[in-house]
Amino acid sequence: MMGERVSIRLMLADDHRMLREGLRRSMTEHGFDVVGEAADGAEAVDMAGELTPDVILMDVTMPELDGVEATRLVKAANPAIRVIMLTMHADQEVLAAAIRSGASGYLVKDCSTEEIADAIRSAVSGETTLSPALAASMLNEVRKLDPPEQPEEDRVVTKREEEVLQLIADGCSTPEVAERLYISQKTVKNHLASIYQKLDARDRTQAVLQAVRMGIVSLD
Amino acid sequence: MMGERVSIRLMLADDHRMLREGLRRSMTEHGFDVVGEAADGAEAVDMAGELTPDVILMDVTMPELDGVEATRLVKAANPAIRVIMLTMHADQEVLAAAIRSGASGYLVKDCSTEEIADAIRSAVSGETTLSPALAASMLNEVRKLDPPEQPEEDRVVTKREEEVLQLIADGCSTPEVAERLYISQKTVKNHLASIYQKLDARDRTQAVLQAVRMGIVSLD
DNA sequence: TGGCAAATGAGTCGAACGGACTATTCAGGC
DNA sequence: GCCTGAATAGTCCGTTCGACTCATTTGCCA
Repeated sequence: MMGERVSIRLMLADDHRMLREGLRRSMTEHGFDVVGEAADGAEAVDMAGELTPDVILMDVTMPELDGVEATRLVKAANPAIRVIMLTMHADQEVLAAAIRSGASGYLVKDCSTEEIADAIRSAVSGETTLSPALAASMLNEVRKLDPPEQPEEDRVVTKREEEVLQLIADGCSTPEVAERLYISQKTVKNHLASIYQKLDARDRTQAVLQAVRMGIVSLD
Repeated sequence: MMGERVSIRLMLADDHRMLREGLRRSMTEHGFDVVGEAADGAEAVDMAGELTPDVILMDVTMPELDGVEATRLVKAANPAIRVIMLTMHADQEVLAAAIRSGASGYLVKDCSTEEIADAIRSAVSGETTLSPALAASMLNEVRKLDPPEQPEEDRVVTKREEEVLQLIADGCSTPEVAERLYISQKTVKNHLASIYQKLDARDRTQAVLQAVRMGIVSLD
């Protein structure tokens, strides 16, 4: 209400002094208030608890405690603190871990100070920033994981057999399946025998598991 | 080898003539060769087949055939054609569909022509570009989907029961499990009875399915 | 039109299954 | 020292399962 613009309180966590000093200088020029510097993850967690900065610029690779774990601890102790992770390379596994740790941004270190400043301001307003390189990397991962979709309607088992399988998966016994489908137990058993052959299973448990693996039935 | 720099052949697909003309002008200024314009998805697919452009700038929302489906068809017919999707808003569902369709970039329409030009050049060299807004949106989605991690070692079933479950899941019958674990069939049945209670199952099939759902056993 | 796959039904038989009840041994915690 | 839970083992009994063989009806397609 009073309009007095309070500058954003920033904390740096990186094990390279030179990089910290460079960051401190450029972030100060961008109008941020650098209130503290930590040289490793453990120090960062402690310092964050004392200083409660608005935003932490945290390197991923640090001694004692890596940036991901440090971020997790900081967020656990004080969820209001925003953490922006800095990383050397667009490593897919690290990125996944970083995402889970609850950071508000993921930047590769070769980005400009303007980009960092933007990311800090976005983080304060609750937004998330991702370096293009990291975004693309994540995208490829998602694309890699996703394609397991096989729209080919191979239909290994017949419609009826599929119904039987789903009911079995839902917890029905042979008599119950027969009742549900208004057919005799014999017929159900015949369908099952056919299913066992087709799915290379020797009992209903294996058949259902195989069907789940093949996406023929759902687990719910 | 001859050094003659061939410009990138571009195709536009958007149902708004004005936007197409604006794009054509600015892309031409950026040195691209705009070889065609389509006003809807179906036209885009046909035209792509005839012109085989290097890159298509494809709007997501179009009459006849939406951009996602059109992209899928174009990539199916000619995987070498790169498609960059343009979208109005960072809609999560559309983004997911777009990712699956195999495009090489996803830009929100308020980005600059320089950004579009960069994305086109990246697409030609096989890279993927994502608008920051879309990246953040996707990130939130991943974060939402991921947390279901429960590292709590609740150990619903005992070690031994888990072994039995895994063997059952691997296709063993009660006698076989007994043999494998060097215990009597009776004991296996005791374990199973205990498992049924704990997992609220009434037979081995349900028990294994529940165990799979709970991540107690693996499906290979 | 002839043949083939799907869906239905049936019989027998031995093995496997699941429930109910009981029991012993052993380790860890109160 | 007592109690609990895990792991072991047993009996009895009725049900369910899966293998094997066979038969009928439908619908489709070559």
